[in-house]
Amino acid sequence: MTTDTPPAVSVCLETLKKRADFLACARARKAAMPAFVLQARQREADDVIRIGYTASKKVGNAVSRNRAKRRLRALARDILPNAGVPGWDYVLVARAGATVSHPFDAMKKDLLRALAKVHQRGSAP
RNA sequence: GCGGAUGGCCGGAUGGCCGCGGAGCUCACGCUUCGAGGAAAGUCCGGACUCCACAAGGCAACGGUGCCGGGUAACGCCCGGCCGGGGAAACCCGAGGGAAAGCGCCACAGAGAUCAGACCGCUUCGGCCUGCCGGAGCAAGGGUGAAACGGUGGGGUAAGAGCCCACCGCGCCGCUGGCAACAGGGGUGGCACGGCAAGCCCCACCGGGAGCAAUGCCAAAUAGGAACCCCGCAUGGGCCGCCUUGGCCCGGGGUUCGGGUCGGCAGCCAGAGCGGCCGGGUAACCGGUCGCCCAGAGGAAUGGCCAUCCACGGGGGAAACCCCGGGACAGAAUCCGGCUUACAGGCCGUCCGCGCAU
Repeated sequence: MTTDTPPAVSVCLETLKKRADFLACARARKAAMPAFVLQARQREADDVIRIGYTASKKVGNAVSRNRAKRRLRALARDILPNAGVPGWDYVLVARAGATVSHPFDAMKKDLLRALAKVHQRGSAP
């Protein structure tokens, strides 16, 4: 079909689906912010950024959990294509209360800081 | 207008920018369109649909249902009625078959709790100076209790008692109305049959099991299986009694096949569908006709930000208005019919009582 030229998309976001991927991220680097926790792991040297979302029962009922995941998804869509590093897996973990109610602009800034923190530590193994 | 009863409905609105999932169109960029609920919830009933089991059916066991009639695919649901209870009324509440088939239980209190019974009493006779003691009769009154072998009134009597009578209640037998549950009324019996079946049980009716992670199809890598072909050149073992030749099995290589895991597709959304109108029915509901397409994901879309308005709360102001806060319960997962539970605020109707006016 359209195999003639690869599209000009530099990075594409993919969703984490396997439990093992989530566990691997949880064992790697973390950066805690008021409204979420960022977990990150270097996977391979390709140009794919993968992202997963976690909202446990501590966050609240199904409505709260869904809303938390949606806000995290919107956040990732805004920030990660530019600020994320290809070849890495990220997991955003929702926190009870704050993920749903924290101002969105503040969460954006927090995510940028969290990414910087994770990659700074990662650059000096 | 006030107070009460009851039946429905809504569940923030509109727009902009950036996104997400499905479908359609397109070579493609992309465009169009649709995209949570009344409970999507609890998973408590009833089905559809799959697979498994099974002649039909009967019996037993287990579970469920339980006034009558109707509705429905079906129901433990809904509608209408009956009976009992509550309320001044509108209306509300009720697991509401059978206790003369049988077993069991009825605590405490009380003399006595189902073979009724005699504590205080009442009447009378005898002893006897009254008190008191003993005998006989009685069960009306008191007391206990959730319940005391009918209730009220009268007659009767030594005192009493369905002992007798009237009415009520109860049992039995006709009659009338009703499809029926049942109601009304008549005759008769002569008080005899207490409650619990939500303790067991009896009777009638219903029920095979598991569930969409059901089930069906396609189908990698790796390992293992089967069939066929080739090799037996190098090395080894077994068999055709032994040796040569040859053959077979183990062995090595290849092809094909079937099972099967990851994965993919189907099941998976046009249906016991929704809305309008007409007709039948008190109603639940049914029939006809016209119109509509109304989520289908699969680690799971329905989101982020902004503006204006609408409820609501707080503050300021004489007011118009301004500022700040702020949106009930809750998120589809095979699909329907119900039930139950949660729910800020608001809207519309019907009925009852009181007040005012006529």
